[in-house]
Amino acid sequence: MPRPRSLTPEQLASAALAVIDRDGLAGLSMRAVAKELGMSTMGLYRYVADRDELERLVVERVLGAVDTEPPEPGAPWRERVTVLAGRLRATVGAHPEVVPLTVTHRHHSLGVLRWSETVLAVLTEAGVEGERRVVVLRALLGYVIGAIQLEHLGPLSGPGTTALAALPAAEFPLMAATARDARTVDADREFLGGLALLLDGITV
Amino acid sequence: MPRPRSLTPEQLASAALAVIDRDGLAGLSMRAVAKELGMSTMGLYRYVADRDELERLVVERVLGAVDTEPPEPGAPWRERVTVLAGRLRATVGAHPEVVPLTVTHRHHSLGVLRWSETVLAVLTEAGVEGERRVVVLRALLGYVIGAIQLEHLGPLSGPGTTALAALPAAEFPLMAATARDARTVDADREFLGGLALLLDGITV
DNA sequence: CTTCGTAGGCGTATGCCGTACGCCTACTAG
DNA sequence: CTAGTAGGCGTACGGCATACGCCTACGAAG
Repeated sequence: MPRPRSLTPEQLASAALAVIDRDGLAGLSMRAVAKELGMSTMGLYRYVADRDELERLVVERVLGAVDTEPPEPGAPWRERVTVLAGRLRATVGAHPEVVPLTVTHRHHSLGVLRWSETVLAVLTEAGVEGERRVVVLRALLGYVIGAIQLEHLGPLSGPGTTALAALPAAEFPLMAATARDARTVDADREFLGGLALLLDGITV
Repeated sequence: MPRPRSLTPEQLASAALAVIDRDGLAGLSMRAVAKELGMSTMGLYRYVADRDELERLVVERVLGAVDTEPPEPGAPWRERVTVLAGRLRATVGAHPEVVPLTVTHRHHSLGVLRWSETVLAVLTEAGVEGERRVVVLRALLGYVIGAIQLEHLGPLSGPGTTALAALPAAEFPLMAATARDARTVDADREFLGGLALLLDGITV
C-alpha cells in the first residue's frame, strides 16, 4: 500500500465546521474548507466525492458527538428519556448554524441511529413494544428535531418574541397575548415543558 | 402613477413553485424562474430584491394555502386540533421539495401565524391559558414540523425502512426490530398516533 | 537499492450561479 | 402633448462546484 492518507474524515469535518462556526453556513464552500486545511481546492476531492458528502461529514461530526450512553440505569424511564432528549438538543445547540444541514442529512447519521437505539432500550424496558414503540420513537424524534429548529430558527425566542408582540392585534389577538406570556418562558422550560407533555401522553 | 405592475407576487411564487415541482429544489434559480415567466432574468429583480425574497414568496405561497378556518365548532377540542394539524401536514405534503425552504423561512409566514392563531383559539376554549398555552402551542408546532420533516426527508418511511432493517444487528438490534414493526405502520397512523400522544399529555 | 504502481496533490478550464449596472421603452398623470 | 417613472433587457463580473490531466511522494516487491 503506497502512501497513507494524510487526512481523516474527522479532520475534514472539523475544518468545515470551523469555517461554518466562523463565517456562518453561507461561508461554507469547497474553497474555504480547502484553505482552512492549507491545501488546494481540488485536493479536497481526494477525500470527498462532492460538496454533499462534505456536508454529510459535518452533520455526522456534529450529530455523532451526542452522548448515547444509557443514562443512570436506576432512574425512572421518563427521566432517562428526558436526559437523552436534552443531550441531543445540547449537541445540536453547540452549532446552531448547522441546523439546516441536519435537516437534509440527518438520515445518514449514525449518531442519531445510536441515540434512537438507546431511547428504544429505555422504552422497551418501560414496557413499550411493537407498533406502539414505533409511534413513540417517531413522536419523540419528531418533537425533538422540531423543537430544536423552533429554538434556533424560529421567532418566539429572543427578538422574535417582541416582533411578534407587535402584530396587528385585530387579526392576531391570541398570538400577541401568547408572545407576551412567552417572555417569561425561557428556552429550557419551553423544551422540557413540551417534552413533559409528550411523556405524559406516553404514560397514559 | 405610470405603468401598473404586470406581475403579482402570487404569480411569481407560482412560477417558482412550478419550477421546483418540475425540476426539484436544486432546479430553482433566478434564470429558471424568469424563463418560466417568459421574461429576462433581470426582469425578475423588478419584483424581488434577491433570491432570498423569492424563496420567501414560495414558502408563503405554500404555507399561506393552509386552511385556517376554525373547524367544526361543535366538535371536541382534541378533534379540532387534530384537524388543524392534519391540514398543515397536508398543505406541506403537497410540495415536499419545498420542505427545506420552509425550515429557513417559516418564521416569515403569515400562513403559519394564522394557523397558530386558530390553534390558540381552540386551546383557549379548552381552558389552556397563560404560560401553559405558550408551552402547548410550541409543543404542537414543534411536533408537527418535526413530523413533517421525518415523513418527507427521513428514512423509516418507504425505502428507508428496509435499508434500516439491514443495519448491523449486533449494534442496532432494537432499531432493526423497530424498522420491521414499522412496515405495518403507514405515514398517517404514525403522524396521528404521535399527535394523539401529545394531546393525551395536554389532557392530563 | 532499485523500480514501479498507487494515491496525494495542484492548476487550469468550464459552465453554472446571483446580481450590479446602464440602456431603451411603454405607459400614465398633468 | 409632454414629462417622468417603472418595466424590462443585455452585458458583465466574480464566485461557485467540479471535470480533467499533470507531476510528485511514497511504500512494497524484486
